[in-house]
Amino acid sequence: MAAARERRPTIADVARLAGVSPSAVSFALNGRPGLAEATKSRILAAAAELGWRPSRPAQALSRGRAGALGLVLSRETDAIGADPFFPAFIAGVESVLSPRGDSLVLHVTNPADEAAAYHRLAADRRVDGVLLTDMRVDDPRPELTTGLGLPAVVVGDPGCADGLCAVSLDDKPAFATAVARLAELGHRRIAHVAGPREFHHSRRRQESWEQAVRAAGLTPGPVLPGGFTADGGAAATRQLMALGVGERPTAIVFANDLSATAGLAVAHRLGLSVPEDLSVVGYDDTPLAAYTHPPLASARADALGWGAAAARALDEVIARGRADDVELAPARLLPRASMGPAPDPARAAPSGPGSTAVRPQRQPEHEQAAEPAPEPTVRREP
Amino acid sequence: MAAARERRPTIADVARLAGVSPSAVSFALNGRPGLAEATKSRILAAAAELGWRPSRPAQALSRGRAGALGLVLSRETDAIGADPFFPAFIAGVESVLSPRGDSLVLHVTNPADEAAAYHRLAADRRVDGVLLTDMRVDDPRPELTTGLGLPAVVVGDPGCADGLCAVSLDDKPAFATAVARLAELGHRRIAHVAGPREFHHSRRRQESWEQAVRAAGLTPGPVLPGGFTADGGAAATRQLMALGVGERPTAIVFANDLSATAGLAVAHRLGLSVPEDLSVVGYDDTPLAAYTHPPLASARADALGWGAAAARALDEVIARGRADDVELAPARLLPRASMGPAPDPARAAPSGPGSTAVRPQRQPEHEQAAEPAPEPTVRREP
DNA sequence: TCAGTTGTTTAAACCGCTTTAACAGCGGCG
DNA sequence: CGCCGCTGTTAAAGCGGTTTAAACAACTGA
Repeated sequence: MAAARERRPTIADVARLAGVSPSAVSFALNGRPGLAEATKSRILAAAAELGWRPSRPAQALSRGRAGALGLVLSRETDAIGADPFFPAFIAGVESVLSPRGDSLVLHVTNPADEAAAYHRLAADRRVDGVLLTDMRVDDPRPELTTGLGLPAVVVGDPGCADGLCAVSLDDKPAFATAVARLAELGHRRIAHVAGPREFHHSRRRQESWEQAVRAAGLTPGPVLPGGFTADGGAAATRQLMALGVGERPTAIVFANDLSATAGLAVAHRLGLSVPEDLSVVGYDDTPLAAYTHPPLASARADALGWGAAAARALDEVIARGRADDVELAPARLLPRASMGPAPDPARAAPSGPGSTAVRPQRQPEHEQAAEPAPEPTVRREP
Repeated sequence: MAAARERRPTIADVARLAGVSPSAVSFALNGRPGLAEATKSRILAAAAELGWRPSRPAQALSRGRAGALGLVLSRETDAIGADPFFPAFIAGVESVLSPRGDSLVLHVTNPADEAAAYHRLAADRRVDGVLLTDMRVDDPRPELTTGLGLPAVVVGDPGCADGLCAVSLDDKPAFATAVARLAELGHRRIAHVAGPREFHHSRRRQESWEQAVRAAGLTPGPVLPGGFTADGGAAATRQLMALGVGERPTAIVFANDLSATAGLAVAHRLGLSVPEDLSVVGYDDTPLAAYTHPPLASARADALGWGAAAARALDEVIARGRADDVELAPARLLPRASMGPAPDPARAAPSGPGSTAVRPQRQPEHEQAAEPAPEPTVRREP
């Protein structure tokens, strides 16, 4: 079975077949001018005949560029799985890399080894630059990569880019819309179940929620940590629902779908109906969001476009040393049936559990985004 | 700020600093014998002082090995996100690669470009071998990679390896356990919502289910396609629940959690209680499974270990030309509350929704999960 | 006829490492 | 003393491309 591992053709083989020198082959391949058209096509034909493609390691060595971008994921292993962001993001990166024949080098580490991973990537010359995702508050990586001379782009807002090029996507409008809508529906006590404190985007989402609540003339309800996890979301929900009737929120805005879905389940288990007794909003628009019970209102960000934009920006940083910040169209709220009118305070029984009646859903599904999407804009750096 | 992109140290710089020749540095680095202990440590000290690490492209070129493994994902973009398998699998691969300083090259393609991606990977010499996942029935890739002389390992059972080394993890026991348990609980009509027909593991899961049902002395209930998606799972569940009372299953074994969770939501929307009216089993143990309402019985496979085992096997194939098949510990069922005793046939409602028997399934529009629910017909007695 | 172009092609150096083969230095052996 | 076999070290030849500078034809115009 083991196919005789024949020697793969090299540039010399192609040159010989075409009756030219190796340099000519290189010129033809790279579209350099100064080669007769006839010669060029003869060379390309020879290359095709042999099925030759230049060896990437050899190219990388002589060009001094690896032809690859790096992505280091340092989440805890089990936290990666639940998030639909990365697969789509990576696909977006690929859509830029693939046509050029470049590739993506992925490293999964635990947080403790993160810095070492970047050091290695830089010293190795295995990649030409890296994408920094999951930015944390006071994230050391912008300084680290700058110090290492490793080109990098921040996938997140400029506030955490520390001078690096930032490719961002605003989640504020989605939270603003969600909260505004809830306020319209009569909710007066809107809680937030936040993501991990260390993530920049967790904080941003919390701020967005808070701002929106204040903008609606309300007092921000309680904020509980949900850690972006199902466990956290469930625990937070239980805590919130255990509050006295005067403090218990009638709506919860979760930092992501995973915690929101778990919250939904907890609500059911407590005998609460959503959205009759409690409105719930998530973030991420996981594939399941439209299929929870009831369908979970959530916000969708264009992860694919984000990946592509980040890859392009990194390209530019690598080539020109710097690139302008990019701001993508903001995430858009998908208002699904988990948002509904606030329960009538008069009817609100002080006891949550008890009314186990199954109420049919009447809420029609709106799939349109609540807001028209602005065009992506390129912001000049000051 | 753009750090002055100084020239990175090369092996020559280290050699100069240590007062030896470049070859000596290479020897020291690679632990070659025949170098005086004192010299060796002097060299390593010099290397550390300069922060030098060998250039991977240069190493790859001279060693003739890229020092990287490849993984090509050719799922449809949106189908990748929901699956917790890949992130964990990749982390497992990394756990083997990382200590050696090797890395994983990831390519995301659409199915149409899949073959081209492997061709490129092989001709490029960018990777030393590839991991084949998501095996399809009559998958062309084993033959393709063999023909290309590209070392490969199949992540899936030997039946689809076509002579290649297979690293498999049996899902049969999990299905067998689930079905046996359901039978014990009194279920007599157990349906299956299958994954895409083209995937080898979809078929295997279906076979496992069927075998188990027969082993319990029952007649396999209806099988519907669920496509591993929420849409598909929801549609299939609606169809099953619309069956006449004589045919309607009391338990559904889904091919994965995504479709199962959607099925759960549909059941609720139809006014059915789980597990009182219907038992549901998934597969994958997504992070949410324990937090659906009710918690979803599911099966957990060790994706991390699978990735590590696959990477090790591929290493061996690369080094020795072949490796023995590996069989990992089978997936285990996590019996959660979504499995319960079969409903008492005496109390079951006499007919399905409306009086129409099986309604041709309206193609579920992508987001239209919350289609107006038919009047609940099977209602739990108070 | 010859220097000066212009347009094509190639020799040769180089990228940074590995590896083979050769080379010093040295104590022991005959 | 000269030769041998060691040990420790290095020169030099790749690996497979890219790139610079020079060589070479074929044409100019003077």
